[in-house]
Amino acid sequence: MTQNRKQHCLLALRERILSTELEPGADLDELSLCETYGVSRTPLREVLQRLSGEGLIQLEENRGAKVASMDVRVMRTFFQTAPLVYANISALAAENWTGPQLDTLKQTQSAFAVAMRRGEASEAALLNHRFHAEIGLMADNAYLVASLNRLLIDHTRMSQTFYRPTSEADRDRVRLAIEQHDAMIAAFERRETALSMDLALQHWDLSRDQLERFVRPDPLPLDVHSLEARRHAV
Amino acid sequence: MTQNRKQHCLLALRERILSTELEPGADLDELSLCETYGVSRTPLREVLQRLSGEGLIQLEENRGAKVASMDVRVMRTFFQTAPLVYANISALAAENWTGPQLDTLKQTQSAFAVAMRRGEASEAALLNHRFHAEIGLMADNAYLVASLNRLLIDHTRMSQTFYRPTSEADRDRVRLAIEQHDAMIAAFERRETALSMDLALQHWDLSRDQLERFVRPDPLPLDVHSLEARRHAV
DNA sequence: GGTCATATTTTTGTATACACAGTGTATTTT
DNA sequence: AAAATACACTGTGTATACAAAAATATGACC
Repeated sequence: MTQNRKQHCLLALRERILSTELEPGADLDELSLCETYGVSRTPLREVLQRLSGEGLIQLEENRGAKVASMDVRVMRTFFQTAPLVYANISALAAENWTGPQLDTLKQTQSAFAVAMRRGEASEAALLNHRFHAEIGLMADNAYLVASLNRLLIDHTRMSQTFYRPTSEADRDRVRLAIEQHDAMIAAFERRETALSMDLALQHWDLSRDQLERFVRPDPLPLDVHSLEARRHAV
Repeated sequence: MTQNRKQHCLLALRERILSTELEPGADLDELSLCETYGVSRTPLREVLQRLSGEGLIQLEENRGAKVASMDVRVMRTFFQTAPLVYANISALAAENWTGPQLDTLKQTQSAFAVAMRRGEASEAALLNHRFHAEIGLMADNAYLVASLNRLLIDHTRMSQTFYRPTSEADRDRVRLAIEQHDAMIAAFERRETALSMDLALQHWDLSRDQLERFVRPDPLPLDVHSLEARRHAV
């Protein structure tokens, strides 16, 4: 009973960070977190150490904890590294998955599809995260998974908007993402290593387009007339 | 002053695990570690959480900490993953190093050469570890570095014997390793990305040969006569 | 009004005491 | 004598009290 509070605290903080409810760079106060989760400072601080190890937060001596930042510099390396890791993880997953793991993956995928259909955006984002983390487990390669998990943290945080589609084109992209997940599951099931790799890269391409749109969004549809009107008004 | 004890405890435990003074799978007792490093259990446990996050130890609920194991299964994935990560890290290091980082690397390399020449085996192993960890920092890619660090943990632990050469052929290999480090530094300095990658792969090949020799050593020079003698004696 | 020094408050770091779980042993019961 | 249960022991988990450091507020002085 008593340990579950600590566990819950860990899981809850992870989710809040991944969903950007706790924004990158946000300060974390130990005492208020203690109150929120009903644990004392000792176990809370251990949770923070863990989260720090996972790269979700950054600890500074005598300065407390901050949610891991996401500046422009890391974005560059993110785009540089993601396809390499995702493709290899996917190939390894196709080779090494076990029955229970594949079942779990299918469950996560259907929960993800449901959440998307219901428009539960942050739930969908977390389920997508879990989907890819589970592929990491299937890959059964502790070394690469370390990279994958770091990538997924930032990927999930960046793609929060993705799961809140506003245009019909956005909705199409989401549908495509779900189809790609299904295709990946099918490829894994048949142990098609090369195909799994390809599908991971296609999935990445879709995500990358979306992320770039997030970083550099379409210019606002401000027409020349209203702009002129404002200018004269001054 | 007070924080340094904790810091020292962290660094010392890292080194003891990397040098296999604390063997893979070994149980870690909190109280005795507290005595050894003169800290109370609270900071010690935070150190253990950190080490767990780095993959150096494994924590189990109500069961305490063990040094991360190194079974045959992880060896397979180690050999599978190392060249990919080392090569890419090396290429990125060539592109992204900063002046101070390169200076530090050169210092580490000369300290490593000195330790080798003096036959300080475990010191050499740790300095080799540091050398490659510093290349990781130069690469400036938090995602891949996560993999690199995991790889280096097991690599350093496996290659403990490497730095205690027994034959002249072994000594040659060590000399070659040092030369390869120098060549890598030179390639970084000239920002030669492709060359840096090649050199990393060559370095890996040397290390792989050595590690395979460790895993599957030469059969003992037991001659047929003594074997026959034993057989008849029974 | 601004700046520096100092006092106060807030927050982080550590030690210790206690609660709880897991393990092994001894005693009891059949 | 074998099995089961109770008990003690060892070691982990948590709360709280205290110490130290950082941040903030206060006030004197220029």
